[in-house]
Amino acid sequence: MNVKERATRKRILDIAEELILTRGYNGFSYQDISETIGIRKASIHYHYPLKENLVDRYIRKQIILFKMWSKQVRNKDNIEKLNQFGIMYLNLSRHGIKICPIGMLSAEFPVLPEKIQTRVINLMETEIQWLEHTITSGIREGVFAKQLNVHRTALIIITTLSGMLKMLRIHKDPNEMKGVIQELISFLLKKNNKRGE
Amino acid sequence: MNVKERATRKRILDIAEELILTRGYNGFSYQDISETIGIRKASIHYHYPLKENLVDRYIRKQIILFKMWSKQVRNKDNIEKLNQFGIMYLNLSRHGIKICPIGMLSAEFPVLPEKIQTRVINLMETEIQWLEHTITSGIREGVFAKQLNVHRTALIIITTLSGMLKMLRIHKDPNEMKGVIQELISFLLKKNNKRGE
DNA sequence: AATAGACTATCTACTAGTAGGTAGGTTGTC
DNA sequence: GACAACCTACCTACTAGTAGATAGTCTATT
Repeated sequence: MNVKERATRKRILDIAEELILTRGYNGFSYQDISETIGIRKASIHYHYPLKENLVDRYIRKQIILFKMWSKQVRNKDNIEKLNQFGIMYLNLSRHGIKICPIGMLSAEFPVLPEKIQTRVINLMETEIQWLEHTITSGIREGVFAKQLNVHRTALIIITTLSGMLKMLRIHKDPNEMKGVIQELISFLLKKNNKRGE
Repeated sequence: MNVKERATRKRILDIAEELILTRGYNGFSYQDISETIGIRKASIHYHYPLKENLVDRYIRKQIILFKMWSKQVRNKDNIEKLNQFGIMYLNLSRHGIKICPIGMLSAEFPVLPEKIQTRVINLMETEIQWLEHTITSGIREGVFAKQLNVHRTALIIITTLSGMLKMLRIHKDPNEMKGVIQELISFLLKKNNKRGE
């Protein structure tokens, strides 16, 4: 039945997410999913014939979710937007074992199927463009320092956040992460804005 | 023979490094090494009985190399030290396919053997301590802003650099990386030091 | 309303290939 | 002849993916 079908498909996708973000593309198998969900491996293949299909679907879902999220925060000011962006990342590791899709999949990049590589680039570019847009807008408003290189700053933000998630898995200190987000934002601020010397 | 033995052992270790930094611990096999070096898989096991042994040896070597490197730069000023630290990272990706051991192995962390996990933590802590020491020293000298949180700043530096290497593999723009290093350093500087507003 | 045909979701049982690892034999050098 | 460095040949465990069967459900035609 349709409802049941969707439920199973969704369940598989949820489990896949968990596994991708903890163990990576090549670190989980359909067998792992099978054992978690309690149906046979062949039945997972029925829903997602290839592993590629499953992971591709997951990444596409993430892109859509990010676009929805960016609509939700569109009326907030630029500082708060970046703050929310950081919190979104932080929330990923609530249970201390997941990192972000970009951090995981870009580490594995050369061993990913081509199709998945392309999707990973899609996801990255979506987030980077949003960051660039937010930073540019903040500079125009006079909240962020005008001498910032927009692209580099976006890269610094995204790499620091995804790197921090990995550190969290090892060191476990969510407060440290929050501090880093603040540190990052203060880095963007006009020097006389809040914590200028 | 001793000389030949060491040559082969070193060759294996070099190939392992290449493979670890491009494909990750679970992304390469003894078969890959065998095909590159041109001796049989069983002979690789003769030199490094377990994959764990091989990778453990590699990480320990990295720790030693880092300590040697830090001695080499010990007489430079703190800004230059950080600059060299960045360049050391940048050099890793000269051919655009390698990332840093910390970046790779911390992504895979939960699927690594326990022994290797411990070593990864060793390596990370070695580099973080060096960074903390350098930052603290720079603050004491009055070169770096005194309101910096030393630990967080060290984390930001190391995660940004390792994250940037991954981005480089995808976007390929080493100049961007150099720019980011400069950006990071300027973030540390006292606000009136060089590029104050 | 009965029924035939198709569809969904699952199963068991399999393939071909690769992984890490080992036992035991061969070869070349001191 | 001892031993280091290599080999062949194997093992077990796991991988992604496929083939074919089946129980239950939905749908269209009579």
